[in-house]
Amino acid sequence: MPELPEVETIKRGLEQVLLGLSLTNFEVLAPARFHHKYDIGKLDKQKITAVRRRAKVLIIDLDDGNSILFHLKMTGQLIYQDEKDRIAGGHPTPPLKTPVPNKSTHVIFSFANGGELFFNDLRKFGWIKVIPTPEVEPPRFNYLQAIGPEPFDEAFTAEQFYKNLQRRKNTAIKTAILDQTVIAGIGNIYSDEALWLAKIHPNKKVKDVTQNEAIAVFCAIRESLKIAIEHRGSSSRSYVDHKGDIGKFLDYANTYHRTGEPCKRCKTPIIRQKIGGRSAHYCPTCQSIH
DNA sequence: CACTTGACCTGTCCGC
DNA sequence: TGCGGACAGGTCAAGT
Repeated sequence: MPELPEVETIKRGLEQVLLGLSLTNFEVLAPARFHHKYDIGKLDKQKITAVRRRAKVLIIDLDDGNSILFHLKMTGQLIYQDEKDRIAGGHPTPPLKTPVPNKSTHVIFSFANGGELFFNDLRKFGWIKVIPTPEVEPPRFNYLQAIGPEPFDEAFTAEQFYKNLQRRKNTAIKTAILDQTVIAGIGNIYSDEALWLAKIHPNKKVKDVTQNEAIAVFCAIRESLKIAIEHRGSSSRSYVDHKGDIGKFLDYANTYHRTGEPCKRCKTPIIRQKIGGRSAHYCPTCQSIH
């Protein structure tokens, strides 16, 4: 699912509705995706002190020093339903476009104000963990430990990005920027979009990418992610925000899922090719491999 | 270590 | 309408 812009959109939405709320209960319908080393009884009255994002992981901090981590993988959703949305005859007012709970609902969190947060995941790749907040930061939590820099971190420079790329010198540039240890948060949609913007062929080997080209890719990544966040992410299939609403970025995408359509720069039809096991969409004319 | 491939799941879509 | 196969936003583990 969700790449950085989608998780960021959910993060901003949940921050608005969850901050300061007290948890009262949670109901686990699918235990396999839920991991915690935490006394469930203590969840009562824990207040939410922060909603954060790191890479594609959404983090909710509680005031007892624990954090709830969510990875949505391909089809995960986090939908918040306010109590007032449920008053009228069992029907949400206004109705949520994604009714909850539904058959892919795995966990339901309840809050003191009557609101509920639903974790849905059709393909069951996603997970939830409850861990002590200090363990969220490296080196204690081994998922985030290895994750590379945030694209919008001001301390993360194009030069550092080029340096990080060198660990993957025999790999296609598309595969390299999908590597979360090189840069955090890029997925299949925005790797295609960024490489189109930078005019680099997705199958170009990293060792053939010059430093100037890498700088162009770095800037294009930031630009693609920024525009995608402005459009509240991409809804190719199951992605929705915290209100169950879709994102609109794909209306403005240049290559992703546009096989056969004319390139917006040079009119050559966009082609699709498997690269590193993923579908790459690109313009064979203006994205250079040389 | 770096790189590739298949596995994990369940649904939708497309061609016959 | 039914059936089979390809495909789907992401990691992971196991193989070379």
